[in-house]
Amino acid sequence: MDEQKNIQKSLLQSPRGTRDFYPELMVRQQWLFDLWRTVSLRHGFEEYDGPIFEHLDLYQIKSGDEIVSQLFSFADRGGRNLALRPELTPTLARMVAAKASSLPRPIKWFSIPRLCRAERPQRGRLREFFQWNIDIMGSGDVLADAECIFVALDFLRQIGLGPELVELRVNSRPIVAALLTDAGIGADRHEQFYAILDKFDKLPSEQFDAFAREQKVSQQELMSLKNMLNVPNLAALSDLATSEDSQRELAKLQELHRDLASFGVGDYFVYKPSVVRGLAYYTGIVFEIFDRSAKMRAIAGGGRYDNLISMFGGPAMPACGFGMGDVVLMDLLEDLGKIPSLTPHHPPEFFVIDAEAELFSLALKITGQLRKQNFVADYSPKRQAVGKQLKYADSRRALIVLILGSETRDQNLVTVKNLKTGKQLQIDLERFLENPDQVRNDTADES
RNA sequence: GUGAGAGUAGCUCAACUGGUUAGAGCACUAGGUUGUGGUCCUAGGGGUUGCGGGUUCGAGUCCCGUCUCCCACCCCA
Repeated sequence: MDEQKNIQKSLLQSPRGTRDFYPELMVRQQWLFDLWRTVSLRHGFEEYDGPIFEHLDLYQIKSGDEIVSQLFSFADRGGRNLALRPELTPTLARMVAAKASSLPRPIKWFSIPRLCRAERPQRGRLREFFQWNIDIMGSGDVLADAECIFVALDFLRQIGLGPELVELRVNSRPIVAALLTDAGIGADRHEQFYAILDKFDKLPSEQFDAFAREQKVSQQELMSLKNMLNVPNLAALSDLATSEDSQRELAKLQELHRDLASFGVGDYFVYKPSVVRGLAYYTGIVFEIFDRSAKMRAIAGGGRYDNLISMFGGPAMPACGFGMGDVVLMDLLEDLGKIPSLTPHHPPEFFVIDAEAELFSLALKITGQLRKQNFVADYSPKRQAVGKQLKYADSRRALIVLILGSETRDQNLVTVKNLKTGKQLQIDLERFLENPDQVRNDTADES
């Protein structure tokens, strides 16, 4: 008995790391999705989506076996190993690889997938979340990187996150590799050093040194590492990155900066040597978007991944893109008060009240006609006094109230009242239904 | 997976050092009335204090376990 009760009680809460989208939360979510979608479309991206689960193998190609412990996997009745998608990029790579030869290029696609990861939840990270994905495939130009980044920045600008609140941190994998090589660090150790670089901004100075020593970084290597980590901007980087390769890559970063400035979002740009991104598959420019004040995790991250499509069996195809999760973003917007107040239901434009219960069927008839004319129309579900029905209409934030009473029965007149202005008048029912919008103007003035 | 903190009504919180039947505001529901809303008044529903065990004459309060939340680490696609 008790056990059953406990089971029932635990069934009452959503599984760890998931959210219930009650109407109030759902409208916020929808508000965000609408913005993501609108911005994507006006930048020329097309929407796509794939299945919510994929073959488990798909995620091992790119990320290896470790990843399996961090995703939800299961076997179907035929013994096939499947997994809830923890990211969309493998699906995208698969879809593009399959149709690569027939798609006009550049391919500019976006999606807002629901993703699942079997991690322990913490601030800014849940086990089920949404992520806006923007990708351009089939172009190796820096302009493609700039286009992707511009979409993200344009979105941030639109929701009120200007360059004073948020910054774009940019770096280049090839430059980092060149600088490491210059410092006498072999290519076999670069992967390890990316992880060390990534720690630079996250740890206090002494702890960073200690961490580096743990990683068997020599004193001399640590010096070179800090030398490159303290480069403040692209101009200073030019003095350090002297090899032919790194000069060529540096030119790309400079071009990116110029392009973004041309687009009018250059103020977001910051060169940040510690940005390398976790994944091994990035091949060029990499970037992350952070809020300038608080210490939240990245709002968005991405970069160039020129080899990924071919890893999934497609042709060699350069590509770049980014992902922006809903969790960190909404946390930040909440903190900054940037989420507009939203109501789950549309406030009725017209609300029909019956002063006499016999007129209720007429109230339904009028409501029905208004709804069929595409107005948001409603009525009181209970037969109550006019005062109660008005109270209900008001709690629903109705704009115009129609009151049906004896004058309706005797003279076919309805009383129309604007709840915002309090102005009230009587009008012939048929005339009202011919042009319901007219009464909005007629009752608009204070009186 | 590792470590820290927290769990009292749907929400925000009370309940002196262990001591009668665990309270309040907000929210919700109903009423305050024979045709006019926002304010106001009244009433009601809603809790075996996350769960289980222990100590005690007595546990929301102390101890142990467990679950959940939350924060950090690992990782970050």
